[in-house]
Amino acid sequence: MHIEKFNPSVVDKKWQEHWENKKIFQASKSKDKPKYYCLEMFPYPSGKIHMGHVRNYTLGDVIANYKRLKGFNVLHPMGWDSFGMPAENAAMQKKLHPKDWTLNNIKTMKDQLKLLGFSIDWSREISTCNDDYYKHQQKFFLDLFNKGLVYKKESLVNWDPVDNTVLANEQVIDGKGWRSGAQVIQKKLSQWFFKITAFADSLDTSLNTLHEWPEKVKIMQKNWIGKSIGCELSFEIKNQKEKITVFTTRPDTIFGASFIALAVDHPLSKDYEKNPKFIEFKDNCYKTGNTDEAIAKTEKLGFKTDYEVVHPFIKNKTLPVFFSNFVLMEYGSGAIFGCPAHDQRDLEFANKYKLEVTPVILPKDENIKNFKIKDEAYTGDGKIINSDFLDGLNVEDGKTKIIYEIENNKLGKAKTTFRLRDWGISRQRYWGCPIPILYDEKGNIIPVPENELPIKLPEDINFDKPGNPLDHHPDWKKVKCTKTGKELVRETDTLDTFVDSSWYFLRFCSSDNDQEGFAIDDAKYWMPVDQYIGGVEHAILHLLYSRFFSRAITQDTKFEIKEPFKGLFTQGMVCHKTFKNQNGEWVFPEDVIEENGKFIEKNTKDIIKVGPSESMSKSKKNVVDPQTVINLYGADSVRWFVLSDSPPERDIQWSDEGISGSYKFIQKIWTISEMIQNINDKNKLNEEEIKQCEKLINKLIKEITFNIENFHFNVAVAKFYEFINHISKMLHEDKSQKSIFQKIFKDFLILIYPFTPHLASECWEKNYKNKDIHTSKWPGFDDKLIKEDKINIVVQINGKKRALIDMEPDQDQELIFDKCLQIENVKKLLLDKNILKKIYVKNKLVNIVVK
RNA sequence: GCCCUCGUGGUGGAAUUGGUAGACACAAAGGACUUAAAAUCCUUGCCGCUUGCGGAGUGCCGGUUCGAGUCCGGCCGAGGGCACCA
Repeated sequence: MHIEKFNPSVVDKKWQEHWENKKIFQASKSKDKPKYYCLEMFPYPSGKIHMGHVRNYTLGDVIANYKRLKGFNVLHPMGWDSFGMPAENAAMQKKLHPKDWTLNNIKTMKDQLKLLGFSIDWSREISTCNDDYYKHQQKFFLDLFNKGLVYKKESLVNWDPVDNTVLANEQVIDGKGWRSGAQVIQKKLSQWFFKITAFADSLDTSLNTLHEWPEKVKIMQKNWIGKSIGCELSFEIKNQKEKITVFTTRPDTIFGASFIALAVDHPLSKDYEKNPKFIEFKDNCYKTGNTDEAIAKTEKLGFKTDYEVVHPFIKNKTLPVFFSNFVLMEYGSGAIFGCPAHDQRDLEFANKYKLEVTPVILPKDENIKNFKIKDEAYTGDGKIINSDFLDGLNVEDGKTKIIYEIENNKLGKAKTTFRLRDWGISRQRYWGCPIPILYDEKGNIIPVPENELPIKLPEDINFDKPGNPLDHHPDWKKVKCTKTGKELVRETDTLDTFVDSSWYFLRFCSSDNDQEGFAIDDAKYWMPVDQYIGGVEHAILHLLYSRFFSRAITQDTKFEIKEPFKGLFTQGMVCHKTFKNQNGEWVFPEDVIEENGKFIEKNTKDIIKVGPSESMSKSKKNVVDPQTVINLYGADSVRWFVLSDSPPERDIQWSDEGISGSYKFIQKIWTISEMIQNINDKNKLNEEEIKQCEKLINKLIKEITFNIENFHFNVAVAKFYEFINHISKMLHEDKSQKSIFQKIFKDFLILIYPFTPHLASECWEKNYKNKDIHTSKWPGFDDKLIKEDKINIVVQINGKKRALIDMEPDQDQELIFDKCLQIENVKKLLLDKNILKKIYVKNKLVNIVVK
């Protein structure tokens, strides 16, 4: 029998057209089915799709397909995060208009995504750079402005001198711009902010409700928000009216306080602003290193003032006041009390300036007489000592009591502070959403009236000058007030592109609604996103902003959304070996061939140095172009490969052997499908063999269902291999029967359809003469049919495996022990030994404990 | 420095609740078919002796348990996040 090969280049196209023509993946609200919103992080249209996209969208597609077969009404949309810097860079370097460059990339990438046969509802496609998207965003901005959640403030900002723009704290990595890699400098500018801190507590505590998020991501967000519970405490300054308010999380150590430290830009620094020594000191503080790590290791420096403060609980005790480089004005109140015995930084400072070190917490196993603090502060729990009315308490009770005393004596109050800062959203760029704000001649802020939205970007734009092109535009920013006719000026800052991606999941619910960003009815039906999938690099920024934005724009409306993403999955990266030629230049993998275990460059025959496998990146050229691979092997092989071997949350190694292995497997399934159609039924199966077949498929159904539900796609893949190996063997041994095989193969095709939809559809059509596999019901399984009628029971002696016995399940315990003792090997090992104990785990193992 | 995660064959990785370690795949070696190659199929894969069996074995050391890759304590190593946060 000759079997034609499976030809993906024909089959893929056939099914993709069929799905599109029949609008199979278009979603609409339905009362009959439960909804399921499956979303992958939308791509930035940088040019071509890369393997990371392939992996991300394949993972999502498995879920979307699976849920559809499970009877859910699935929303699985796609869009484009299409504002951003690379478009402007392209404009400057290639003299292309950012819009043309972007739209062109979107077209290319959309075509490429379609080649993979994803079950996407393209009718809901959105693009953030279209004014029919960003006009709604401008409306949200105005809403937030009216709610007092947007404000403008003169502030020190992170300035990227290469990109000529402001960066959010989150976008500064190791003191460098996240995109340009340039050393970030501090600059004072008037900037727009979202008041994300207003939601700090809610963003923190609500993390506990996200049961389907990775622990890791929740911890990262918790650390970023940095909630700390403590209190404010005021110190009277001797001979002055003013007081110094400090924030502390360790009020229980107040009796160990030996100094006060202020940030150099603390309000009290005004008294010293003309003091040349202080000016010198302040300059020194600013000079110290730029990277965060350098700052952390910098020596603690102090400038002693003439102030003295009175200790609030110890009569006649005064504390010296310093300005210091390790206290930040942005956190707490810009002032601390130093307790050197129980804080490492305070201790270093105290040792340097020869200040008192009084221990007030005694560790459990220490003696009060011998306990001394030298170079290491003690930060653990213990018994409070040297502390008057707090003596004898532990740290926690001490805190409660001292805060009570502080509040009672009107010295301060309990307070919670956060590390989180407000979100700076101003960007001095062209290719972003314009901020709908006007200024009059005095600089007063005038929000653009809603009926004048959208504020569209001008099409004619010039990138020749550095800085903000919108600002340089000859007339765009000049407007006449529609009411008064006065000359007004537009805000030329545009919004951080993270704003665009903070609500796009809501837009998908109402993508064709011209009147509002989303309709409450739609959001009520589709939200929250049931499963969100994307890279872990967005664990903080994008996810935190989205959580904030959802809260902010729905606050005080009929439908408040707190958590937009019910389930989150963060996938690993796609890696590849790196290659360098003799000149140390990176070489593309496609230009490298292997000969006798050595790698050489295809054209020059240069010997290639093989570097470690790293995440695919253009700069290291260790990329494999998805389109090339799809053309060669077809969509299903590529999908299959990125699901195989590695668990989705971990990095995956791209390899040529791997993809050709996947291709072979696709062909194997095809061959089996063809063989099943041609079974001649010369030898029918006996009853035992039929039972065996039922067991195989029931087991597979159970395993695939379990492994999809738990994101163990690599294990599901292994189970498919196991099953196919079985079936293949039976077919080759002529142990087959058409009716039985077509019955179990039918279920098999439904199971594998989410992974390889083209192959499954084609096999289905040939075997069962219809195109409707996608409307099938996910098969159920019967545990009774899976149960083995002969099982292996492990026989252990002192916990070591010594033999196996074949038994029917659920046998009497004594019978099994008897059988064990008859085994030659066991007999031998039990000779001259006393049996102390016999353990039986039902249908699994026997352990005989002897001495 | 603090927080988190992970260490299993030559490689990627399996092992629901502690219960047969190495499923499945890749690579390698040997073999079958073939004039040959490709494709396909089979076998092997730590140490010791004769099929069989015995021994070691999931980064290292110790503990709990009849039994530990899995639980606990302490090290070592890799990766990630945060970084003067009071």
